[in-house]
Amino acid sequence: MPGVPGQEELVVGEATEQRVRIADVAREAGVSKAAVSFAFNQPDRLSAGTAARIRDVADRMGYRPHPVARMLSAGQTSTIGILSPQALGAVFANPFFALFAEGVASVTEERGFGLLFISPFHGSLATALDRATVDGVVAIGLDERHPELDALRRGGLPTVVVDAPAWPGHRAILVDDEGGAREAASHLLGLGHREVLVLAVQPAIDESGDQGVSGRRLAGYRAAFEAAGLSLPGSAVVDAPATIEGGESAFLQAWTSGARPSAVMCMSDAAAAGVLAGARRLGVRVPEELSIVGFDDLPLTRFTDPPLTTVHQPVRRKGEAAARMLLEALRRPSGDDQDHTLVLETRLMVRRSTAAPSGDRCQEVVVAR
Amino acid sequence: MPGVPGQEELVVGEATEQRVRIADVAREAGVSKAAVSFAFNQPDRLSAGTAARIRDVADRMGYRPHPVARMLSAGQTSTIGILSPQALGAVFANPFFALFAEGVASVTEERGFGLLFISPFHGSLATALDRATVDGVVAIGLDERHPELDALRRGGLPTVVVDAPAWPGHRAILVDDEGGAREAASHLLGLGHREVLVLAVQPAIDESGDQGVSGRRLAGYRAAFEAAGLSLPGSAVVDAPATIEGGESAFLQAWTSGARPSAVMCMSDAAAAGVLAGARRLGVRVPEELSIVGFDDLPLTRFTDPPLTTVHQPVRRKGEAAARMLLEALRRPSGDDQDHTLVLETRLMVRRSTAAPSGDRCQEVVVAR
DNA sequence: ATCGGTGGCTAAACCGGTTTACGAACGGTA
DNA sequence: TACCGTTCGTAAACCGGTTTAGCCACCGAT
Repeated sequence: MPGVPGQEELVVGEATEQRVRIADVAREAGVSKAAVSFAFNQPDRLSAGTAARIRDVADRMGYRPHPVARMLSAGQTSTIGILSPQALGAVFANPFFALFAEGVASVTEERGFGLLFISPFHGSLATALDRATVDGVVAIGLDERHPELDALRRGGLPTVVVDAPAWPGHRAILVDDEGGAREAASHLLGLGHREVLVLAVQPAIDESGDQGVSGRRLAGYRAAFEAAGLSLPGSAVVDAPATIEGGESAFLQAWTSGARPSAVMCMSDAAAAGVLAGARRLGVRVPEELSIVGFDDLPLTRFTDPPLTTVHQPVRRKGEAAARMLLEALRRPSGDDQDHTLVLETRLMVRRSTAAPSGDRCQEVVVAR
Repeated sequence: MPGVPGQEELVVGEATEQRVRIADVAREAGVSKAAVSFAFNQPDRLSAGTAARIRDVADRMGYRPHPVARMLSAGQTSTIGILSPQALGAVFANPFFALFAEGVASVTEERGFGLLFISPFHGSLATALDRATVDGVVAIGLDERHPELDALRRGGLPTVVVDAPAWPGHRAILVDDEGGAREAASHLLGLGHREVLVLAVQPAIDESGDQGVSGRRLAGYRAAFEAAGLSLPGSAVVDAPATIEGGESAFLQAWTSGARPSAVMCMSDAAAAGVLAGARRLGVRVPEELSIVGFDDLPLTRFTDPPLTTVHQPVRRKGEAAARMLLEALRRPSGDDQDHTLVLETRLMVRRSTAAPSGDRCQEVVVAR
């Protein structure tokens, strides 16, 4: 009864239960391997009686087709990967990412695809990809100038890149970072703010034009200032990791260095929450003495005190769209030669962390400039 | 140069680039498939020159061993699964889960294992497991009475269960839910609270003794009350999803139904944050008019206003321990027959969401009882 | 009685690697 | 020169399924 005959006493105390293979079922049922396979996958090719009998035997023996073997002959894994250049620990700690993954997962799950997380293996994304059994990947957080980017492109795996321009022949999803940032800055300018601090997300790439999320958002802030006949000095831009702790410490450091902005524009909600915490610690009242604007509109913004004014981007929907795009690309591998790019909208959500600067401060600032 | 000869013109406009197989490399290099395999995996079995030449050819052709094929012959996938009975959307939305996954991921990543998320397929966990190419699974959130539990056990996949008793022959990780809950309740009782509201996590299983997280925590609350010569009426226990929204609405509903607890004990921090939000909306001051205790001690508790008093459990470490246990079980499949169970500690973190009830209220309550 | 068609099943090829068993060439020793 | 032990490489089996090509028996039609 238990396991494969002839192997039972191989090792005493060892798990006697070997995995039941298709050949075992075939032998037990007195048919060929093909018949067993047909019984499950193409019952029409067998007489009803035989099919039922085979299924019965298989059931009794506890047979389950080996998923890896099935993958190999099927030529596909029915699994997609989420590729991130960061370590997984950092990935899951990031609520933005969790929300994005939520979107991806809801689609893959519905279509019966597995979801595998891919992060650098021994520091190499290319190696990690080589080991990953996926039909395609959604790449997020991948900087345009990532050193292994070429290797990835050459890998030939169907890919949807998120928050970065499409590679030739691949697909991409972007949001209107610049427009959202412009709206945020305009909002503050309209309230009368002139002296602001910008908390950029970690790799604050300014140099090479459009490159990167940070660059696009900064361009948006700048555009609003220029439209108002003002300019945003480079000294007003500070880097901060997109975490609560990162935002708090960057803000505190700027403050202790003597900066006295009337408003802070953050490129992430997490950092904005950190600024909020820092302001509370300093006894600076929000929004009376300090206005704060975030970016992303994560669920947590509605539960900060005060609720955070922020630039909304459809993060979850971005994940869904990425997954759908990828599955679509898998269905018709040829695709057109033109690269498909989807740009989602952003919009400012005015809540209660922003207000007009207090009178004297406003005055002071105007004089200072 | 490009792809497999004889297939180039199969479909015009189709991707001409076929995947390079080991046989292609072998042919190109004028050696056998085995030699190519050796060149990568056991270079010692080849002369240095040959090995180098083969690697060179392979490199030039862009050869990458097919991971699925490798899995099949290796007999292992080097991937582990995180199994959850909930839909993935709900999973990632839960910060508790993200933290747990962070722990699991940090270990698997370090050991070079992939991480696959497994959730019900068409409603069936067993089916999802059958399709999952993993060497073992970490099961979390699995209720002892889950209908498919037997199927999972019978599946024969090495498993570590989290927050549930060990199955015979499997391993388990628990935390001292009851002790933590008892501490929380004692803390409130010591402050003078008598009229409390309990927000249980969704499946509030009370009936069958020890079963489930909810049951164990409730038992802890109860034990503290009994130790004080009091009792916790069933009417004081309400179900709430472990989300901010869930906590808020459950609290508001209880309040509008006339309940006037001086303290709320929540079985999750998310729910506690929701209660906090609800109290703010009602204009009830925390902790002066209402004390709140959470459970889990997620990072967010330090950034609520006021910071949340809560029962700490080492969630991240729980994930790490689960992963390590599983990898250990994979290394020595036989194991002892005794089931290994690891119980981690919990402890109360007193922050600022709890205080003695205001005098009159306290009076009123005492009279009321 | 012969032929053509079809239903039911099987043998063998295949997916793309890894690994085992073995053979040929080579160098050193008796 | 015959013998032996390495070194280097190959053919073939194997992992566990799916799928194609084809065999055989049985049926009705001519």
